[in-house]
Amino acid sequence: MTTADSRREEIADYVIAHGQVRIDKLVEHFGVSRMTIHRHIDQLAAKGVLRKLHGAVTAQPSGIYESLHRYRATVATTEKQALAKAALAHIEPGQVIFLDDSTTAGAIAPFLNEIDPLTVISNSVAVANALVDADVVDFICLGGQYHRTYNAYIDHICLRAIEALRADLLICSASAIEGTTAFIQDQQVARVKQTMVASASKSILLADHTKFGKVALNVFGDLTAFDIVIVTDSLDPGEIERLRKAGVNLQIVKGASK
Amino acid sequence: MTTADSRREEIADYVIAHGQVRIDKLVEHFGVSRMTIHRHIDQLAAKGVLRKLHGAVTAQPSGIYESLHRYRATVATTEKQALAKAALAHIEPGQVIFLDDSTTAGAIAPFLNEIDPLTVISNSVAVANALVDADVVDFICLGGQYHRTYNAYIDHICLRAIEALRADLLICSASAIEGTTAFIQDQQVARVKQTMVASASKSILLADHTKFGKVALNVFGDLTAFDIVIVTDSLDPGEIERLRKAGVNLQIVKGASK
DNA sequence: TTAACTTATCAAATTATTCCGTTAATTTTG
DNA sequence: CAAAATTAACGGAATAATTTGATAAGTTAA
Repeated sequence: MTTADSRREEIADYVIAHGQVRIDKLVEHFGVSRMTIHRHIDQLAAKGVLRKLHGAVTAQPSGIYESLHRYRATVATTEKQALAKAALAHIEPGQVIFLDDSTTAGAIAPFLNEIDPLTVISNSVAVANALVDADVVDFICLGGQYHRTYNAYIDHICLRAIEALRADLLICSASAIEGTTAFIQDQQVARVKQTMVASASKSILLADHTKFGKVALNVFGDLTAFDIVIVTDSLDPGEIERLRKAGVNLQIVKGASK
Repeated sequence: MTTADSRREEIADYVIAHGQVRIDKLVEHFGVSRMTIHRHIDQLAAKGVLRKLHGAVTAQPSGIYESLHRYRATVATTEKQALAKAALAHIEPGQVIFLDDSTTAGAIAPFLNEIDPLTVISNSVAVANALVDADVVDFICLGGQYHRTYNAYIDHICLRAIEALRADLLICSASAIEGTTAFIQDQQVARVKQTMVASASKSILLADHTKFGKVALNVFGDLTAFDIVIVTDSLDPGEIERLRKAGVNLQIVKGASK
């Protein structure tokens, strides 16, 4: 991560913490030029993290789930990395696997060249780009209309393609988890994931601790419906206990959650 | 084009001209280290231009069309640029267009943000990557199995998706042209393009001069079947005359062919 | 209209990437 | 096995890309 990236992150944190901040204040606080602050804010606003006013910025009014999450999804990779590595261990050579459009699942893609042979099916552009370089993996792209928000193809074309395919394993994530229910913000995305579950023999859900205790608009499914749910040890022990009691097949991995 | 790129091209030319060349000879001729020559040769071999022996390289035995072409197709962008710009003028705001997996059609993608609104449908990864950045264009990706050779998704999934869609315009290219017949090397690619033609109201074929006078394995279609065939002025005038007489709707653009 | 704020542009500085040659280990050939 | 050839690994040099601040031009709000 470059200095510029981390400064962007700090700006986001600062603004979210304060709700509304004057640009002068940011210039003073970070000790860089006004122009640079403007540029950072523009980029964050384009991602939908902040909202730009005249002379100030506000945190995006959090709707159903905290905008902080939406931002964190684009950074904060260490925990996702740990989850990705753990999921990797469940993939066997020769298998056909689905990867969904989550950044968590996307974190797995760069490691997949280690498994040979392997067929990967995904609607995620990030996964596609990672696998185009890796030259041992067989990759099948699920087509469909491109959605910038998710950086993926989501569509009835996508659904049809999934229905026509069968995989040994699905690795996916969710927007939010409350109790033993996993949620997805977007309805179409939810349907894509559900269809993937139906077309896969086995499914693994990856969830970093920020997902817990939140809800989102659409129900994805019950955690007990997944063969394995992988979380990191930064998840609250009480929560772990509760999930285990509810019959969720939890796997806990060490995740350096700073 | 960097020095390394042009040296690679020179090596390709040199080897193709001599048929077989010792690596010592190349080291001497280009005045760079043996290691660098090896690296260049490896890259050319990976592209399928040359074949590596122990201590020497040979030109790839040219099957149906000269391997030199296959190589040139990966560089020599000026003419394709001219063709791309010309094709751009035929696209109207609000249209839905198909782009095939050719590098020629791919050269159009970066310019498409200028047209708003626009829906682009393609199976080309290069096109997809170009349009993911451009944020005004609506993009639909045709899924399917990824083929490294063409950097595109080619498949029955792809065919189905095309059949389910309709576009106002197709912009495509061919591997080779002889007489008034356009050819494509790969059978599946040929079928994809033919299906695109069938699903588009209007179709434009782009052809740089290197394509003419060659054949490839599969027939794509007759040039008269395209609404417009765009070529550059570097094409032989006799050939132009002949095509016009045959009823091909030729459009000739200025192409800086060095 | 004025003053504050924002955007556009450009060149300098920083940062990342690519390229290349040396050395050492590995593989191939005869 | 021995000689020749190839590959792997590393550090430095050359290139390319990104980031940044100064200045100027354009907008907005009061």
